[in-house]
Amino acid sequence: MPRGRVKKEGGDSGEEDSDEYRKRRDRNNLAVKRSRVKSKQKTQETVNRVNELRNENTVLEEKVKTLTKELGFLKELFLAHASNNVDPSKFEGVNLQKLLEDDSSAGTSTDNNA
Amino acid sequence: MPRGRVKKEGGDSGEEDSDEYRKRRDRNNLAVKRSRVKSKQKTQETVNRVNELRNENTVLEEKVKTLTKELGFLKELFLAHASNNVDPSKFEGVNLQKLLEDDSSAGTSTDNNA
DNA sequence: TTGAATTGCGCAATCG
DNA sequence: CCGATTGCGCAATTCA
Repeated sequence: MPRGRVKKEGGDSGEEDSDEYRKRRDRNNLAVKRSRVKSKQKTQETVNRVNELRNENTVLEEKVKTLTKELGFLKELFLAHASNNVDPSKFEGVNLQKLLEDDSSAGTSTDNNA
Repeated sequence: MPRGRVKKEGGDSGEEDSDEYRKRRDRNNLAVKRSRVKSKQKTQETVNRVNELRNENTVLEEKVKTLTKELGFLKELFLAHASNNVDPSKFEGVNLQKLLEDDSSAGTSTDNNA
């Protein structure tokens, strides 16, 4: 429906000339200002949020990188040293075979079924 | 400077009554519409970006959690099994002692502050 | 100087 | 009825 400039003057339900009218207009103008300030704040906060999240993301990626590196090292070390003995079974419910394969297990859930 | 309703009619530099005037107004109105559409799109994209980043973040955190768990397990296993021999020095430039302490090394680089 | 893009502002319709 | 939102046009200002 039309919201723009549509004077509906001349009929029967015209706004009072300038009694309550001005008062209402002024109040609305204030409301409009409040609303716009609020809107801009929200937009700005969203922009800030993006930056915060990008930083968190960077930190997390570094963390993953470091952990992956350490894990890779320990696995190598482990395999090299224990390639002779050590039970080829499980420990604490963790599948050792799987764990030592590579490091792709860091994705989503670990399928411990079957 | 006042930007609101300030008719500067009646003087000497009044806009032409409706020659180029209307044409210019119409052009500007179109420009205003373009500008506002563009603005809203950008805002929406920013909101979407926040959601994307939040998802990436969640994935990364799960990844860190998984890797930390695996790392902890391997360290325990390693310590338990190799507590008798194994050179206590280094491997490939990695400090074994440090690596086996706990898993706090995944934060921000190794801080050597006092 | 010129024209498009932005921006502050007020109006009116509509929403809650 | 009231305040909050929103589409829209105007004019000033900024950009290019």
